[in-house]
Amino acid sequence: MEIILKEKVKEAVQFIYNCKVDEELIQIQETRKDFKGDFTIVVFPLLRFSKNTPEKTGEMIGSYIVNNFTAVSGFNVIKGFLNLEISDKWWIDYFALMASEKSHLENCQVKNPETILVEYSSPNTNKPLHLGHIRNNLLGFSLYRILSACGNKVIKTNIVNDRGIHICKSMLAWQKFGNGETPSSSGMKGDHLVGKYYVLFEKEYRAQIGELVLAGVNENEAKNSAPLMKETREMLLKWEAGNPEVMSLWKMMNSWVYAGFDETYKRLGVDFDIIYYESDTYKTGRDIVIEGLKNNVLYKNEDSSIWADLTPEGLDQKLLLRSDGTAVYMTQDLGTAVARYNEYKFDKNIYVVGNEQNYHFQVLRAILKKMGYNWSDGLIHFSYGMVELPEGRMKSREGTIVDADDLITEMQETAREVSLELGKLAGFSDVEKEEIFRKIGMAALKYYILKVDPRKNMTFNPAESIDFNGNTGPFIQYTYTRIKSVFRKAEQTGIQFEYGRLTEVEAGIKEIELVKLLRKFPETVTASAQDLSPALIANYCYDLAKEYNQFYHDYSILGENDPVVRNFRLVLSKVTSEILYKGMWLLGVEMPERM
RNA sequence: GGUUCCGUAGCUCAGUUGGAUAGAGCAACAGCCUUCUAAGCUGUGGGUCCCGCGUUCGAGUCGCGGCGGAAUCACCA
Repeated sequence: MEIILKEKVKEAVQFIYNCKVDEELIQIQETRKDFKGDFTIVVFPLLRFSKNTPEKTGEMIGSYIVNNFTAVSGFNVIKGFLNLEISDKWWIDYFALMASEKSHLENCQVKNPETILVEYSSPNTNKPLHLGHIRNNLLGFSLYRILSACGNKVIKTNIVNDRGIHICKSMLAWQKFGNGETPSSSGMKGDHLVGKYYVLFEKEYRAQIGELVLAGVNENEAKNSAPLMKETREMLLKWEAGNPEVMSLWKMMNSWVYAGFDETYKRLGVDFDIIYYESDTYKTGRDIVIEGLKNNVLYKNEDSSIWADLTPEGLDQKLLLRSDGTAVYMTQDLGTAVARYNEYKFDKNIYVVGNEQNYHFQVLRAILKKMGYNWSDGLIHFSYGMVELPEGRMKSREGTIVDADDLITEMQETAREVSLELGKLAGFSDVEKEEIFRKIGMAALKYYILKVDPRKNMTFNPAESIDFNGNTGPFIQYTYTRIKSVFRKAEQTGIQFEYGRLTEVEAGIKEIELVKLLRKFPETVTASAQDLSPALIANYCYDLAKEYNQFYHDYSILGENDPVVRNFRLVLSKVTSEILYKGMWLLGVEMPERM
């Protein structure tokens, strides 16, 4: 409609003032609720053609359009805003079209689909997942769904940081202080068991440092010379040398962690197409660096370490190979980026990584660009903000880390308590109830995290976030289940409803507001894919659910006697439920049929 | 100090390519369950959109300069 109106405005200006108008100068938007009309044309930019007051110009254009375009039945001008009223006939046809669209995602397809890699999660294998990982996983998975829905080919990848000094710490502590306990003997989830020994290591290590400092050693010295640290470094060397004993311990403990992660991923409802392990890739990238050196893109220091000079790009010097020839983090990422490009020829490679690594990805792109890899423009750091507690950052030292598994369990428990308190779900089996509690709890958690702009840091208040009222996932689920209930009831009482055909329409403002929202769905999904922001969809779903709830209260749906009006309301309900379902699906939130 | 990001109601957050009187939820107060699910709906109160200057018919939105907060600036990953 907007497009047609634009044409009409162009035509009007041409006819009245004999001037050609640039498309961009014609601004059309929906009329605000408080004013009469459906669409509004902002006339200010057109004054240069009319050389007249905004009011006069609006009048002139308005009357031209009313006289030359039957879909517009009337108009009014307030200040510089020309409000056009669209005829009922047009709306009826429009509703019919909307109601006939079975898949509301079809309009979101992009013209040129791309191959996109989304890398997310990227855990370390020495600790269980925490709240920060939850944000990462939910964002990554949702991006995958949104980009796929727009017709792109999306590959979900996860790169597991399974090697290095941190995992040796857990291994060493388990060897020294453990009594051979395993996940099955202790009844502990594997990742939590390994994490326990990591914490134990840090505790003992700190104690050793304290003793050394008391004995007069300075702190840095103490950190290096503490016996536990020495042992850990020895273990890392053994690991790198492929010592069979260390390798088998490493494999065993990592397998525990993976089993634990898998459980958490499953609960979160996320998965991956390909999982990479750093133990396989940490040596890659050397060849690329050496080639870069040959081409004089990089330079060698006196101590034979290799560097990139990024000062022309406004960045710093960056080390790429140590003097002993070993690789660093950046080297690895260079290697995997090139390898993946060769394998997939991706258009985009999206890294879902916290904003603490902004600099790292800036450097990564700059180096690849310097080396002549033009596809480096397709490397996108999807940078999200930290999750903080009301007291500030989560600190493992202070035990304020919010564990992922604990939080999920807590959300589901709360869902159960709230449901039972409200006296819902009578007549369901215990198994069915548990399934519904799970969906509600997860919706509360996922929605809470996804509704905020990913770029921003967010505050997680353990007491308040477990809210099920207002702008929350459960509210949207509730709205959806209510609609389901309406249709169950309709079926029971034998009320028929025709999905596609509408011949008349009830003139009512509320419905129009709801419709305005409904038709924005494809546009919202597209914008969300463009900005890589699931939050747009989340907030949209809330607005829609809220609008529907008002509609639900203001109008009787099944109790309406006029079959045409009743059918109209049923169609709106049906379309709303479908869009809510799809919107939440894009966020990875499951919808219960009842709650 | 350099770079990047953020600053909107007491709290948590929305706010479309710059458009009309800046919106929700939570918290507070007052109403609404014999009628399709009250996890809901209606109403009241609550604002120097961090500050200043500029661009513009028009700025929460764009530009510049401050102030405040976060992240980062390793031969860690």
